Parts: sequence; structure tokens; C-alpha cells
Amino acid sequence: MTTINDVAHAAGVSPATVSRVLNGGRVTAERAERVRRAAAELGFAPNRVARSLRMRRSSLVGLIIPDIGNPFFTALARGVEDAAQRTSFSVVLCNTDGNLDKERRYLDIAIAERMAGVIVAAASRSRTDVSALQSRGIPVVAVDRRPRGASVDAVLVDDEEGGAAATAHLLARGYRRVACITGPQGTSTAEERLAGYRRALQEFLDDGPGAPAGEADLLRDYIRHADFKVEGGHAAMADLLALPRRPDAVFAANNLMAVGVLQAVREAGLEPPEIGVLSFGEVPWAALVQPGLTTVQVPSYDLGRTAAGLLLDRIAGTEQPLRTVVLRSSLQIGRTTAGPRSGMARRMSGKQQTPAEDPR
Amino acid sequence: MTTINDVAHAAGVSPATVSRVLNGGRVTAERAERVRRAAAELGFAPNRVARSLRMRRSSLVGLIIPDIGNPFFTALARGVEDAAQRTSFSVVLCNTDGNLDKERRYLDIAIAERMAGVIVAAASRSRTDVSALQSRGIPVVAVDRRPRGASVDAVLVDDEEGGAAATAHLLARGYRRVACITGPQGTSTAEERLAGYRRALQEFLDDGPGAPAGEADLLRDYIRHADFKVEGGHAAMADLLALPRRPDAVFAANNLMAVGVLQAVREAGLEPPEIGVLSFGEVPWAALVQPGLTTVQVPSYDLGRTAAGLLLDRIAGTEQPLRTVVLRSSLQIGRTTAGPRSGMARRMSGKQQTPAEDPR
DNA sequence: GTGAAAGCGCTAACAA
DNA sequence: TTGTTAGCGCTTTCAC
Repeated sequence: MTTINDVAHAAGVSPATVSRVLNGGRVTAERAERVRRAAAELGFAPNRVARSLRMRRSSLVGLIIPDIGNPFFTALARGVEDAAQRTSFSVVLCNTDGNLDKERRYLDIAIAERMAGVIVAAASRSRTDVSALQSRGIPVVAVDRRPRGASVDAVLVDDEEGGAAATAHLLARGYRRVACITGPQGTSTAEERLAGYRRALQEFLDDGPGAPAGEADLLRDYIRHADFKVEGGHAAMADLLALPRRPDAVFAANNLMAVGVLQAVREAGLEPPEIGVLSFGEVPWAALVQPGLTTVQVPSYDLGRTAAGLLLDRIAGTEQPLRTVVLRSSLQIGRTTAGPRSGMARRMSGKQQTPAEDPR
Repeated sequence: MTTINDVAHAAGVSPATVSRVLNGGRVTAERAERVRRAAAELGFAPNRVARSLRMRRSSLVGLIIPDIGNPFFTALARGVEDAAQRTSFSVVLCNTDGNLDKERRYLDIAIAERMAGVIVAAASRSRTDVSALQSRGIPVVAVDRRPRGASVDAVLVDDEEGGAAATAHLLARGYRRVACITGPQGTSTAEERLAGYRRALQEFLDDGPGAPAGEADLLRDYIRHADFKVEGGHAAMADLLALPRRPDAVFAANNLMAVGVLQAVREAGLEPPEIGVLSFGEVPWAALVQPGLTTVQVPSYDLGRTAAGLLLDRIAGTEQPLRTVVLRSSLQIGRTTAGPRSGMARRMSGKQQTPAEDPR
């Protein structure tokens, strides 16, 4: 394996000069050229391991995500990738499957490999611990989910707002028994989307034209916690549909659960918008699955790009106060939330229950 | 940052002894215990970079795949992960988007980082070049796709067999104008699945009950090359459906293109099995998209697990001849290929054209 | 079984 | 601008 010394020897210069040529130090054009030629002839490939040891930091950046099968995270990963592409850092992608042990293992590796920084979508809000990285001076940026208490830069989505907008939309379209299937307790996204749902319901009850007595209590029965996966969404929806007074609309707090919901809805012989269905986050191949699915659009790619930007800033060492960037979601209205009576009957009698509304 | 020397000092032993404790050398129990306690107290985390430099090889294994958005490859990645999990090696996942430049960049990084080995699903059969790795002694295993001419271990699927079985199945079910949408020219999977398609058609024409004149030529017009993506499959299918004599069945040579095909079929107002649709590789959430999609099942997870196994063998240095492992696919028959006249009419008149058949 | 010492390949401080 | 030198933190002879 040829080293920088071999190249130096071949070019008749010192190793330091070769290093300078490689890393943009000041070297006279003539010598630089000689070095480059020698390097090319010898097929020299700099040893990044040695470089990392010397610099006490590698040129690897870790990206830790909970579900590589979720298109949301793959889009996010692409965003990180593309941002890193223009730098000398390389991204290594780590999938935890939402498993805290796997996550811990990857965080340990990040330390052991002296990675330059880590972007993490935490498996758990309270139990993901990045303090070991921080105490060793490895910059950490949280994406999508914010670990509780950790003082890290973060790039988040306006989950609560998005959840509220989604729920308000369903209510505005005339649905009255609106259910919410949210994610596991202890993830910030699940909690905040649910909080948005609750807030929108409350506001509706407060402002609205006097709801029937007991309605508020009833609504509480329409909340389910699932696992952010297709199967969980399916089970939760089947459960909801088995209720004596089943919901007439559902807000699925992530994309995969929305797929499960649609599945359950179809199995029950129902067809949106007879029952309202709304997803938080784009559903892959949604057009085929369910044309016109109403969706809270989440800027997953930008989430990744922005997180990478913050991380690279930190790695560069720019002294900065802690930053939290919140990216805005936007409601894309489709046909699956047209209203409970928006079928044939509605089309014949004209619009009756779609009040003007602000799609945020 | 605490080092092995700090630990040695605290435990009153030499750095060499600490290293032995960490890596399973022979040390008396008493001293080993002292070392371990000191390490824990100091929060010592071994520096893998230094270790890699000294060992002239890192404990990272690269996995290079062309499409992180394709569930086939994410399943494969999980297989690799799980196999590596039980060793001291960590997997770094690299997504090339089928782009040769990106792929080259990742291969360069694998060299520069002195990775212990690389598993690669090549972006191109002829233009992906892993010789630089090999000449530097980095073991390479090809998975799913075999780079042409490269002498590497490989784990493949019986693509040609699978393609033939798929096509034979369609013919056996009574479809006569069977189209094939395959992948980009220059990927082994696309070429071999197409070859299987051709072989099955030929065998049918040879053995079968004399096809109408010109049939063989006609069939040639039913082949399309697309990009292994949803959009490509959609466009190709739309194109086929616009033919004056359009196909009555289609074999999509990968899962994502099958999604696009189903989309185009639906847009054309058709409904399988009126038109036969068959996918090579599982379609994500297929149950929802199209219940009962006939599929050539590909053992993606096992592909990854097996590839990791071969790679780890090589890394261990076991002297071995070059190995190619071919995993078998299996046809899972669903409703989308029940036969061109298998709708209402058929159900009433009893089975007419489903000869006995071997689902491999 | 244990320690001293050398060295993996690079970068950076310093001196020239 | 250039070369000399030291050292990043570990593993591994080799001698004891």
C-alpha cells in the first residue's frame, strides 16, 4: 500500500509537502505538479484512518434513524446526503428499528470511530441519551424528534400545529366523531401531533355551536397509541371500527399507519370520504393506494438538509447559541376528507357543509 | 479524552495489558478485574481509529446499494445488518441512486477508510469497477447483481429461472399477448429476467399447440426497458396499452415498476385479471395496492444475510475458491393472473383454461 | 503473564 | 515556501 512517504520520495519532496498539496497548503505550482504526478503514477489513495487519528476526528458523519423502511426517513437521509456531498464529510447511515439497544450501540460506535458529528432521530424522547457524545465534544443535531432535556440543536416539524390543522379540517368538513391514531408514547412527534388533535377538538367545542352533552368525553375514547408502522395502524383502526359508536373520521399521525388505516377501512367495507381519512406525512405511492388522500405534507428532505447544515456549522466550530429550527408542514386537501355525506347525494344537492376554511 | 495509557496508569499495569484485557489476551483474573474497574471509572471508550490504523484495517463494512427507497434493498440491508450484529464489525450503508459517480465515490471512501470489506449491488454490470478494492486486498462480495468480469464472490437470485417461471405461468393461465417490462440495459437482473421471459415464450411456441403465424414476431414488440422505478413502469405500461393490439398480460421485472404498471392499468380502466399482472419481487403494502398480486418472491433478507456471511469469511482470511451462491425465488400465485376470461363469465361456466401447473 | 518499545500513516508546530 | 520532528492511541513483537 503506497503511503504519503512513497509519494514524497518519488517526487523528491518531503511528506509534509505532499500533505500540503493534498490539503491545499501553500506549495509552488511546479512542486505541486510533481507531487500530483507521482501520486497518480503510484495510485496513491490517502489513508483517512491515519488522518483521522492525527486530527483526532474522522470525516464520517453519523445519521441515526429509527426506520429505514419508512420513506419519510429515506427522504430525510437523501437530504443529509446531498448536503454532505458538497463537503469532505461522508455520511454513514444507521438504522435502529426504533430499538434502544441498537441505537445505543450506534451511538457508541460514533464515539469509538471519533465521528465528526451525529444527526439523530431519537428512538425515545426520554431514554435516548446523547450526553456521552456531547461530553466528548461530538456535535449532535436532533431531527424530527427532540430528545427530552438534551441541549442539542434541533430541526423539527410543527407537529402540534400540523395535528391541529388536520383535525380542524376534519371537523370543518362535517365529521363529528374524529379519531386519532398516534405513535408510541414517549416520542415527541406522537405526543405533539396528539396535542394538536386535542387542541383542535377543544377549540371546536369551545367555539362551535353547542355540541351534544357528553361529546367531549366520547371523543376521548377515540385516541389510540400505535407503533408508527402499517400493522399498528391497521390494528388500531380495526379496533376503532369495532366500537359501538364508531368514528366517522380518523387522523393517522404518520404515513405508514395511514396505510394500515386505509387497509382496515377497506376491509370494513367502507370507502372514504364516507369515513374521513387523513395522514400526517406523505404516503408512498399514495396515488395508487388511495387516490386523493388528504395529507399533512412534511418537508422530509429539507429536514435532512437543514440538519446537515446545522451539524456542519457546529463541526466547523462556529460559536453559536443552541438553535431549534421548526419547518412548517402544510395541509394538502384531497378527496378522502370531502365530508361524511359528500357522495352521490351531496353531489346532487350541492355543497352543504364545507365552510370556508384556511388550509394553513 | 481518556486513553488506554490513562487506564493502564490507573490500574497500575502497562498499556499492553489493558489492550490484552480488551481484546481477550491472556491476563491473570485479578489484574484483568483491576483494569476493567479502572476503565469503567474513567469512562474509557477505546479509540477505534487508532486501532484501525495499527491493524491496517477498520472494523467497518460497506454496503453499497442503488436505491434506498426500494424495500427490496432495505430488506437486504437488514439481512446484512443482522449478520454483522453478531460480530465486531459495523455496517455503513451507502446509497448510490444508481449513479455511477456516487458509487465510485463510495468505493473510494471504502478504500480511504480501509474498510474491512464491501458488499455491493452494482449500479452497472459493465461499468462498476471494484478492482481497485481488490488490488488493495479489500474483500468484495457482489449481491443481487454481478459486475461483469469481476472475480468476486456473489450472492444472486435465479433471475432467469424466475423470469421464465413467471412468463410460463401467464401463458399457462391463457394469456397470449404477454409483455415484459424489464430494467435498464446493463444490469444483470434486468437482462436475466428478460432472458427468462424470452426462453419461456420460445418454449411455449415450440411445444405448444401451433400458434398463429406471426405470433412470435408480435411478441417481440412487447418488450420494454424501463428504470426499475415506479414512474418508469408506469410510462412503459401506458406505452404498451396504447398499442393497436395491446398485451393481455404483463410481467414487470421488479417490484416498483409493478406499482407503476398497476397504476397505468387502473388509469386505462382495466382490472386484473382481465389483464394479467405479475411482479418480480414483493410489492410493499401489496395487499392494499392490489390484493392478490401474483409475485415472484425474492428472498431479499437472506440475500443480505448470505452476502454478509461470505464477506465475513473472506475477512477472516479463510482461503477459499471464488463462490457464487444462487438463492431460489418462488412464484406466489394470486388473483391478478387468474386468466383473461376468469371474471364473472368464467366463474359461471366453470374452469376452462387453467391447466395443471407447477408453481416451481 | 507482563512490560518496553516500535510503528501504523498522517498533520502541524517549528525552524530554516 | 519547505523540511524536520513529534505524536495522535492503539497492537504487537520481543525479551524477561
